[in-house]
Amino acid sequence: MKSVGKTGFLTGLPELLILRLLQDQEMYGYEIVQAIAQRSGGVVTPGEAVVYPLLRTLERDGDLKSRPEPADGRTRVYYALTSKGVRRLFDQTDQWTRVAKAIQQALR
Amino acid sequence: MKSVGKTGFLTGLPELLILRLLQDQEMYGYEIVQAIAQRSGGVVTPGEAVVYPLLRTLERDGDLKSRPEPADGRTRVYYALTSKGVRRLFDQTDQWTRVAKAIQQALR
DNA sequence: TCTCTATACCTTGGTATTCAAGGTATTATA
DNA sequence: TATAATACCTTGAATACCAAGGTATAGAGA
Repeated sequence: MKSVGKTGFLTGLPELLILRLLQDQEMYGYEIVQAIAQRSGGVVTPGEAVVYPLLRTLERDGDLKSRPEPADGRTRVYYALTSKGVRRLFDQTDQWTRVAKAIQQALR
Repeated sequence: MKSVGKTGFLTGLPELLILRLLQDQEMYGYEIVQAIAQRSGGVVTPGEAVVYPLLRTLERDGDLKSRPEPADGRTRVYYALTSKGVRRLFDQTDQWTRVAKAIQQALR
């Protein structure tokens, strides 16, 4: 009874979108939350309860690195892709493309 | 604290694929399991632990109706789409299309 | 002044979805 | 005789996700 526990075939979309956003520029969490909703046309809208923990997980895995920066008395935590993160982005993107093609095919 | 509990943006892919298969012809569970893997090019391969319960859920919801048929001493349970199920198929397909477009867009 | 909104971080509790790994029973194949 | 294929099924666990909260600062409006 090993049980690796994957939840879905294309879960991890929030992750993919985060990685993609960070490819263009470093961003802080709150900004990312807004940006995803906007960039996905409101179709995919992971909230803060999804994004904040995900960012920390990605950093723990070495895909992101963070840098706190004070702004207006608040503190922003900026995240940037590492080279590992870039690879992960490419992998995830490929994965997505494969799945999307397969489904497209299957639905015809 | 309502908590409706959706797991993903594109979970429910097995469901969509099942509905799509049944649009063409009625099928029994075991057959569906094989067919999905084949039809999706091996990318999406929900096992029996996913498909069997799903079929019963869909039937309970009125999207499918079932018909047992003895074959070779075994018993096959054939499933067919109801008109409600057809509508569900269309809805899910639209949903998928919207998500796929949005992600495509976001990844560019 | 007081309140409300926006920003920016965070957590808790709960649920649906999916998977690995089993189990039963029959028939066909080696 | 054993193994594989067919055909149904379940259990237990992991995970991803969401709703709904909470803290604290700054600015705008009443």
